[in-house]
Amino acid sequence: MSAVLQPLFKTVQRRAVTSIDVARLADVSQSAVSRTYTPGASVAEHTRGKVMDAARKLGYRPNAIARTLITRKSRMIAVVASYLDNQFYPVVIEKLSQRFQLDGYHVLLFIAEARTEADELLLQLMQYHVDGIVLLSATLSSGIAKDCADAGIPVILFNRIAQAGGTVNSVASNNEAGGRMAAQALLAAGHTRIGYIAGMEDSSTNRDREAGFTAELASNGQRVFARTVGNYSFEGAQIAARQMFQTSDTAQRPSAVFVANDHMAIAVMDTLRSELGLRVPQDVAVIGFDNVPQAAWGGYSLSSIEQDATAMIEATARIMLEQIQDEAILAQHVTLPVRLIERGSTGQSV
Amino acid sequence: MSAVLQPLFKTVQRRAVTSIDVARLADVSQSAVSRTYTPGASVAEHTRGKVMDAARKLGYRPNAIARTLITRKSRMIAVVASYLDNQFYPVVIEKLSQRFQLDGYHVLLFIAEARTEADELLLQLMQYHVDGIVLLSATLSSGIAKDCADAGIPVILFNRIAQAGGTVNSVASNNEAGGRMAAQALLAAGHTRIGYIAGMEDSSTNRDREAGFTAELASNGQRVFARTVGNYSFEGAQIAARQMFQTSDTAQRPSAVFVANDHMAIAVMDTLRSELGLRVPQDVAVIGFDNVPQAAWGGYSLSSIEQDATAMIEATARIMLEQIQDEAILAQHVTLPVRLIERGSTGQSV
DNA sequence: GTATAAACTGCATACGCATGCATAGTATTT
DNA sequence: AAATACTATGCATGCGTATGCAGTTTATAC
Repeated sequence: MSAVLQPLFKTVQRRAVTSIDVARLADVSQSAVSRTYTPGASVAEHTRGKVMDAARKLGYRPNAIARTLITRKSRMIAVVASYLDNQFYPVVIEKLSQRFQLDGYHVLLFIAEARTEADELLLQLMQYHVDGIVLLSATLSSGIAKDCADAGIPVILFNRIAQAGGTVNSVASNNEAGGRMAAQALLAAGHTRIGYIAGMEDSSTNRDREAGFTAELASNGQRVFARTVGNYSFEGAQIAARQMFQTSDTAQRPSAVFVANDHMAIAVMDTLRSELGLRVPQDVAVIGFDNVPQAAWGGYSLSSIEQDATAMIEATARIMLEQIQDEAILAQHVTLPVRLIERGSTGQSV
Repeated sequence: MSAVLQPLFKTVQRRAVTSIDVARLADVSQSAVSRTYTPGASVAEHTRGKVMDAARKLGYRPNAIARTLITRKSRMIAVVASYLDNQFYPVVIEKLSQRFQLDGYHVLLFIAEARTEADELLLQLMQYHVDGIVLLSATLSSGIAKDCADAGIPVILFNRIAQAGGTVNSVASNNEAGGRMAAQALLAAGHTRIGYIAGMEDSSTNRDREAGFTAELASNGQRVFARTVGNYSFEGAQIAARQMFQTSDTAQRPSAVFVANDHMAIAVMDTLRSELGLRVPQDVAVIGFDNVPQAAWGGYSLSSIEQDATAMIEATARIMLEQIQDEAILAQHVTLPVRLIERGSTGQSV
């Protein structure tokens, strides 16, 4: 008989609709609801219909978290990158994300600037039970790599080669061949004073590009005329360009330079033109690597060695999906061909 | 008495270490382990020590998925973007990711190219119980926006204004003021034939930039001399530039153009120079919007209206964290000031 | 018609952790 | 020394779903 006071307005904390709610409305068991949302499960058409109707009425959506807890598959793939200012990476991330979405996977993106940071991040990743990891530019310590392998999480190094042993996959371009192509292009144009501006010294991309470049010069009786280091950064490349070209003695100045990636090559071109008053390609020919979209821009018309991003992504997706399904597969190492794109910066046109 | 045949090699499917394993080794309850990893929980220093030791020995890491299931907080924030080729977005994503990581949140990145795609993606997001959503360039239907709000998931529109009603937050620059600044800069240089190359017609950024631009021209007794549409794409901008400038009659040609963003402005400059043989700024002055890194490159030296990305991200993070903690907070709309950056493309130097 | 296989369904349980509650222990006050 | 307050701890339960198992219905074969 006692009237209970009710608040006039109460916040309707709309509780999430669960499979049990749907089951109740559809007058079936919770299992039936679950099976309706599990491809290949055994459900009668009639039952499925009732479930779908009820689900639609209630606005039911399966809880991916709860599902992950049981199936141990999150359908999430971690992508770890460090710097996105090199346009090669945004392009890759975009395509990678779309590619994985095709197969129903989502990309969890992480930005890690240092190796220790990457390690810590990886540990956090594993707490989220990602189904796989793609390392875009970051490197990680071998200990962590092993942890991932032990946990059965496939790891793919994108655009770099494993240094952590055989447990980690890799997808990369044939950087060595690319380096050779760059050398050939400059040699064919008759250059005899050819410089190299390096990326990060300890990166496999830099190592391989330089090795191919140097080898090709050598087999044509030449040596690298000058070498500075830009560490794959814009500012680093500006400094490297100054170091290499800031001389009044024309004979001491390279007439051509191979820059380890386009991101740096553009910085080099700017420095040559604006700061040092040198013309490209008349005074200095420049060739880069990656063939980022900006290389084709009119302001640069930069010759470059093209990485086949699409093929790299396709290979990454293939390996990833294979290894997610069958974790017994051995680590794979894919190397994809590159292609010379000649533009004005090596004197073909302007 | 029957000997069971054992496989000689069995794959050691290393089962994940759970809090129960740790509890057993540390000789405490599972609760104690949980509390050790819960900031602010009541655990004796002694107990915590035992737990930490055991955890270290076993390599224990709490399962974020299981935790999410209970706490209903995933510490993940979804970022939905569409095209990353406009360099403004990679920069934002990188900073946003780092900013959220500071507070222990991770970014789940989604690439959605169309609105329907974005809607579908959002629904999937909600299944992952993300704690918040940042819409970078994608737009979403008002129905979905409401669903998110109902589910208590904060949504922030970044660099665009809500069209979905009051439930959605927004952080944007003062695009209208930016449009005015662009007009002022061109007027101050004495131009009388000033064109506008639009972005996407239905975007709030384009609308506001154009409104400010047009208004400022009007209050100086001018009208927009010519107008074409580039839809925020590189190729669209090339076409728009041709439409606007491909005429032999100099008097019919704008002497200056405001392009709705830098990404397009660079395409316009390329087209003007390479294809139409026009000089910038002598024949045509160009000004863009965003101040992306490339605007500063020597090949373009593009004047632009700078968006304060850092401030925008700070505001986004602040709103997000506030709303995650207290979902009763009303939708906020932040507008941040912009700044004119004058470079060679409007004739200041070069 | 019966025998057999196949498809379907519900029950019960587990995934790994957080948390309310009750109890035991310790510190502080009187 | 007793009374009080506070801190630690374990027990038990629940988050929302998937799945093995057993039982039931339906289809197919004979």
